[in-house]
Amino acid sequence: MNVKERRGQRRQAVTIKEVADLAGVSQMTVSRVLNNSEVVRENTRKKVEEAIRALNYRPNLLARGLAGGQALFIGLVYNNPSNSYISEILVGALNQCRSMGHYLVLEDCRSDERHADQRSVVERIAAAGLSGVLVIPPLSEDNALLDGLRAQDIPAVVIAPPQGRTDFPSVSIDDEAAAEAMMLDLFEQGHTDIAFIRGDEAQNAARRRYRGYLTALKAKGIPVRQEWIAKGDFNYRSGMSAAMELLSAPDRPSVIFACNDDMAAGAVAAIQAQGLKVPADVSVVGFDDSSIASGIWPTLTTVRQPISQMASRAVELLAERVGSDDPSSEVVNATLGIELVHRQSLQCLN
Amino acid sequence: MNVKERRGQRRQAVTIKEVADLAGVSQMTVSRVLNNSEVVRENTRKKVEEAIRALNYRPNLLARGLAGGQALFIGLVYNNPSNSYISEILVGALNQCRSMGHYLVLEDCRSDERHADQRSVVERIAAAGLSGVLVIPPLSEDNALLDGLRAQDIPAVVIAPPQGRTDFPSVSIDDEAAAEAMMLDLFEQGHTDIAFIRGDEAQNAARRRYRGYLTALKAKGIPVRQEWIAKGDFNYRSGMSAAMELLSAPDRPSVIFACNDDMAAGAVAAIQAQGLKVPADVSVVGFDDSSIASGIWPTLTTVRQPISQMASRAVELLAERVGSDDPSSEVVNATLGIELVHRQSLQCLN
DNA sequence: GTGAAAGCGCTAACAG
DNA sequence: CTGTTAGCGCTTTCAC
Repeated sequence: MNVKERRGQRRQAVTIKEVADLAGVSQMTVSRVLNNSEVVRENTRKKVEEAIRALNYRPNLLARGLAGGQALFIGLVYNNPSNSYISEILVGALNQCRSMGHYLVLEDCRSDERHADQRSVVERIAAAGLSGVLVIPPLSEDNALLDGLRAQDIPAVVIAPPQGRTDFPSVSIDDEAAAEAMMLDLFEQGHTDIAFIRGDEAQNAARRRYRGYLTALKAKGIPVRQEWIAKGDFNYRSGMSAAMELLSAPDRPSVIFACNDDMAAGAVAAIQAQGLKVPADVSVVGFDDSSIASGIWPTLTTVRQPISQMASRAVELLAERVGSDDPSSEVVNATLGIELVHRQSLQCLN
Repeated sequence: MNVKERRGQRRQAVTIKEVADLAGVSQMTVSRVLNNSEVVRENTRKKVEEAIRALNYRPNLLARGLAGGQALFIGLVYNNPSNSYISEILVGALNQCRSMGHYLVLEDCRSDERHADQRSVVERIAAAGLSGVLVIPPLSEDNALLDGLRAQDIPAVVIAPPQGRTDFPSVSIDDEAAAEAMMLDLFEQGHTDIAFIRGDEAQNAARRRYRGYLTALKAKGIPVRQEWIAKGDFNYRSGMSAAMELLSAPDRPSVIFACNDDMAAGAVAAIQAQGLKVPADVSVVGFDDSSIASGIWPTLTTVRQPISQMASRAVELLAERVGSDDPSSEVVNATLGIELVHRQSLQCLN
């Protein structure tokens, strides 16, 4: 008889008691070892660990949560299950919840129910009896929602909060630094004629990425050319028209840096529609590493956010926040690092 | 004091006991009402339900799972967290798990660790002590993996299993019927000159969709034209080259039906690169409604699978399978219906 | 350092 | 139909 037959059906076969018996100690000692309590003697710990391994024991999360009374019910507030973001968020959050013994509860806030908007979202969250919530993009940009959560005193951690909003614990990347990092890489590949497609200016990320572009140019001493800066709204189509516009400038840039991957993909399509090659004639780089980045051809060089790490960290922060007796204790606004992903859409000029 | 302050910290405030006290019955009666036991008198049930509402009581899943001993640890075996599929799978599976009191455990099977292949996946699953697993695409096409699960007697439910594989309970859509449905819609929109881009022939779905295309043509009495059938491998790039090929035929089809959205998107790009308009000159339709379908411009008319419902059903089936004492009981192979999504890439000729 | 006892909130089994 | 009793597997509390 092996594990899979024992677990699941009715009772769990190997419990802390059996481990205790085999190791010749009490359940408590096993529990202490499991929880890395410092007080256990080295010798005892060894015996217990051996027994655990011998029995292939795995603690029962249900029991642990029940007894500890620490289990949190964490709501994940989202409004778009097809978001390229959300699956990685789920993976990160779910794994962290599992290891911390918490519950992840999904709160679907799609706004297709008319007028069931922010207010009712907050009400629903309050009524659901959740310990706290994770607010993820694009909902996290919604100041009204955040105000509602604050008013109701619902513990929340915000992933990618609106500009300057530091009243909630948050996890984000530094969009400006990330855009700069991409620019530095372009410089290194020998590019200096770099055009930029801006994103929806209502979004903080768009503004910061644009700022990073400008900062990098300035640092390198390259003058800003207005005809190489185009507006966009984060959509594929806007990327197409922006690229058309950029290509009609007297000088052609050697790279187009789009504020997100959708627009970058649109730019690629527009360039190809003009009979030009990517990256031979014009390189294109994006931002986000969303699924379209590796879906199109040529595949996009882009900036990747550590999304599941962000979610994982957010769960930690929420647990801290809920656990702390002092609700006014210091608010952590964490910033995680990004990664440049090199694919086919960027040509090295060196 | 409201709910959120009570829940989460240490003990849960409103328990079944308080409900019982308020309703003037025993805990058991409350429990019966909660579990929709038929034996409770209507009158009693009313009282209890009122108390539940008055106290805003919500059962503690941890306790329920522990006491019931029914809680399953369901592994979700995936190999690509960015898959357009997986977030909806997660949403469906997670919600179903929550309502049934099960645990969803993620099993990341990305194969970037060399040689940590099928074998070790099965081993890991066995070692993790899971009650059973959900196998989702594209892993679900992997017969070797499935054989491994079978050999180890690990209960599994397969979403979109390989052709003819009915030894595991499964949930799928009828790809052939779905392709036919799309064809019928094209006919209704006045199209008869329909080209097809085939998918990776190793995959069951690709073959069945192609079959649906042929079946529909035959039923309508339209001859099959080989020059309007192109090969593809499910990738964007293959869609581009397939479309090029199709466009070079002496007669231009009025629609290109691609076996998935990535190829359809590639086809759109190729058509546009030729200086033609979609859908004015050529319409394009896809299959899957993956994120690229609504991401590009024009947005793609396509076939949508009820992915989260499929996951939800899969969890149910797994619970049944694990719960049944007779492992050789009848295996359910469920087929769910699809939906046609009309967007911009298809022109109506009527 | 370690152990014994007492629950966490709920449900299974058996009474009544 | 409803209540009583006894745990589920673990951690907390408080002894030793």
